[in-house]
Amino acid sequence: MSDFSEKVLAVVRAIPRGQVMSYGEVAKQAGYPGAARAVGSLMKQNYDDSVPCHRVVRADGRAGRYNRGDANKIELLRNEGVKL
DNA sequence: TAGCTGACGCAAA
DNA sequence: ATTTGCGCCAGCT
Repeated sequence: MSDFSEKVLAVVRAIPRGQVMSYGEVAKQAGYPGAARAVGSLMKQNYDDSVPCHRVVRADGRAGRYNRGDANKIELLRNEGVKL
């Protein structure tokens, strides 16, 4: 695993329930400012449930995509009380 | 090593 | 409010 993924996964894992963070924010917190796209690529390849990748949304507030279906992602966020 | 890709971001039209 | 174009970074071919 790359240093990059370790950091990113750690940050995403730390996102509390009911809260969301943009890809750009995650990248920044991970120590790789500007690597928003790379973060997305990583999430795409990550199937670990211990990483709430559905809490990572776009900077414009929209949900973005999800490996289990975009609609499902929105559902999950709703269950956590995240307003769309 | 060089080029292509994509769960993004943002300014401009 | 929308759509378009360009930049961005890590990963894979």
